[in-house]
Formats: sequence, C-alpha cells, structure tokens
Amino acid sequence: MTNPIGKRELNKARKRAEIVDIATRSFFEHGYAATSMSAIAEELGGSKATLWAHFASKQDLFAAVIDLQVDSFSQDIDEVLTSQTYSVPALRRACARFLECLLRENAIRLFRLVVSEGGRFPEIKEMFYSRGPVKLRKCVIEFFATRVSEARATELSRLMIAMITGFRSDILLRPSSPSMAEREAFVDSLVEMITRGIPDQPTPS
Amino acid sequence: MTNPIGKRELNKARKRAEIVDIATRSFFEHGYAATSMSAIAEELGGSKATLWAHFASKQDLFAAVIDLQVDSFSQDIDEVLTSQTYSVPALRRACARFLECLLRENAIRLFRLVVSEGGRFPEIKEMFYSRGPVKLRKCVIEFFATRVSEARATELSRLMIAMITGFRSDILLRPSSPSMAEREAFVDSLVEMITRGIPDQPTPS
DNA sequence: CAAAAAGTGTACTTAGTAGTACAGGTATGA
DNA sequence: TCATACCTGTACTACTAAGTACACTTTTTG
Repeated sequence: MTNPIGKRELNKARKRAEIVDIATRSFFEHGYAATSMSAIAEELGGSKATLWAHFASKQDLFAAVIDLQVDSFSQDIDEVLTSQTYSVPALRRACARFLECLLRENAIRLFRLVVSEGGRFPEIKEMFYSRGPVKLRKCVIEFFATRVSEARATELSRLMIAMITGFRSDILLRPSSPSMAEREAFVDSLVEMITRGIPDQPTPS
Repeated sequence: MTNPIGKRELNKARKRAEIVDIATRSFFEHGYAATSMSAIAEELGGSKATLWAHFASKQDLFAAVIDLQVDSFSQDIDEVLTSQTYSVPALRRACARFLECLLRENAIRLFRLVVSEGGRFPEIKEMFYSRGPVKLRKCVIEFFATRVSEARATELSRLMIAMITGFRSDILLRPSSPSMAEREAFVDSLVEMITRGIPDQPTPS
C-alpha cells in the first residue's frame, strides 16, 4: 500500500491515544505527583519502553493529556452560543448549558488539575486560560452586544460568567453534587438578575 | 514555678508552631504529594525524630496546617459583616472586603490546596467547607434579611457570593493578579446589579 | 520472504520517600 | 543537684519513583 497514512502511523497514533486515555484517568484521579508512569505502563498492558517511545517524559505526557481535555472543553463551549441573538429564553438556555458544561465530570476534574498544578506548570495554565475562559467571555460578550452597548455587554458578561463559575466553585468543595432542581433554581435567579439590567426591547439606533 | 503553663509546654507549643509554619509554606508551594517530611526537618534545623514527636504522620501535620489556615480565614470572614444592617454603602464595603479576603495570598493558596487535595482527604474538605463557605453564607443571609424576606435574602446571597467567588476563580488561572481599579470596577458593577433587586426603603411590616 | 520499525519483558540505575531506632546532648522542674 | 522530658544527629529499613538498557518477538512494508 502506498497510502499517505500507512498502518504503521495509524497504529502508532492509536497506541498514543490509548496511553493518553489511561494517563488522563490516572492524572484526574490521583493528581500529577501521585500518578506513576510505571502504573500507567502496567494498566496499558505494555512496558515502560513503549511509554517513553511516545512521550519523552512524564511532563510531556501530562501536557498531552491537558491539551486534549482543553480541546474537548473548548469545543463544548463553542457549541452553546454560536450565532445566537439576545432574547430572554436564549439567555436562559445558554446559562443552563454553560452550567452543564462546567459541571461535567471531566470539566471539573480538568479545572481541579489546572488549579492545583497551574503554579508549577505555567504553560498549562496559559493553555487552559486562553482556550477556555478567554474564549467563553468573547462568546458571551458578542451575545449581549446584539442588544446592549459593547461596554455594557462586557460588564454583563463578567457578572454572568462570575455567577456561573462561582456556582461551580462551591460545588468543588461540597460533599454532594447539586440536584437538578437546585441548578435550575440557580439559573432562574441568575437570569432574572441579569435581565433586570437589560431593556425589554432593543434600543433602536 | 508552679505555673499552670511551664516552660516545658511552652517550648513544645512553640516548636509545634514552628513546624506548622514551615510545613504551611512547603504545602502551599509544592502541594501535598511533593512536600517531603525530610525537607521540612531540614528546614527546621532539627531532625526527623522531632517531627514525629509532634505529629504522628504526614497526614496529621497536613491536617494541622489546614486547620490553622481555615481558622485564620474564618476569623477574617467573621469580621466583615458582624452586626451590620443593610444599606448600599454597607453592601459595597462588605463586598470589597470579602473580595479582599478571598484574594489574600494565603486564602488563594488554601483554596488551591483544598481543591486539589479535597478528593483524597474528605475530612479536610468538610473542615474547610463548614468553617468557610457555609459560615460566609449565613452571615450574608442575615445581612440581607435586615431588608428583604428570608427567602429573597437567601437568593441574593447565593448570587452575590457566586459573583465574588467567580471573580476569584478567574484570578486563579490568570497570569497576573488584577489591578486595584479592576477590582473596584467589579465591585461597583456587582453592587449595582444586586441593588437593582432590593427596594430603596425598608418595606414596613 | 527479508528488512525495518515498533512493541514487550525484565532487569537495572539512581534517587527520593515515610517512618524507625538509638545513643548522646541539653534544657527544665522539683 | 539530678532525674525527666524533650531535642538532635546519624544511620537504618523498606519501598517507590523516573528513566535506561537490552535482548526478544511481533507486525508492517517493500
């Protein structure tokens, strides 16, 4: 076969993905320091040599894990608000979805990991920040800007995002996860509060 | 001397405090797993035997560290809202102070540590949660309840606290800390948003 | 089929970990 | 003064980690 992608490269990529998958679970569960490469190799079924054939070091593997998760998170965020115009129902829908994204198991674990290891791995912190929060804010500002001024949209975005991420902050430390009803009640009062600061009809220019 | 507190106990307490102090810095800087008891002993100047004379294990020492920090954080929180009645200036002052408390170096590091190790040490998570967030919310509800109904006060507290902790969430991941002006602007818009949902005058019962 | 590339198993090096044991030193308290 | 309680240094056990070396087998490719 003279395929541009031979079986060689395909298998290699598959193996790599498998390693990243196992490593993700381990880093998520035990944190960076308490995850051991030997344990990953064992779970993989293969040997350590295979691990080092794909990643030069533990840090390299960690970076690959975070990169993948950030990507998936970033995609989730993207899908919520693309080409939406402001309306109260659209706002409510968006808030509920954002909250859902942020409370997903993987998103919580990613956040935990970035918060705890960010100090020691600045490049990981930046990777997450630019593709996560920064992007999110841009989307939300655009959404509000379809109804209010850019300055006001920025202000509202900041408050709205703060409320949603603040809710997550609490979840991180709570013994049990919040009920559906609690989440809905929170979104309702959040939306009510935000809409108080927005005129019912678009101001004609 | 027949003092109830002899030099013996005093010295012991001092040594203990010194150990906790060094351990605090190390846990804050490197996290739980990456902090070594040997390193603490070395920095202490003493020997490992001394460490184990005061704390039965690394986990014990860690718990003592968190306990002390939670206490100090809890006291800070207490001082902000004691016997305050609702008014817009009081609200603004309280928000500014809460934000200041939450953004203190030690509070941030404590939060980081509790978030990252909370999964592995549930008792630490609970210790922090009950003496931190739970207490804070109670104070804020009481404050709002001097003006609005209890139910409404609960709702407003949730939103207000979410906004403030959400601001911190962002800080945790940002490359640089926020300017004074940014903090003030945030508090201003937060206060404006909250006060929209509160009558200017107390409703006569 | 044969060469090349990748994966595997095992054993290894080097270094660091929590925690222990013990002998000698030093401050305290009666 | 003198026993007690604590502190210190050193050496130790038992274990685990990251990363390497190497001979071996399997799979892919031409």
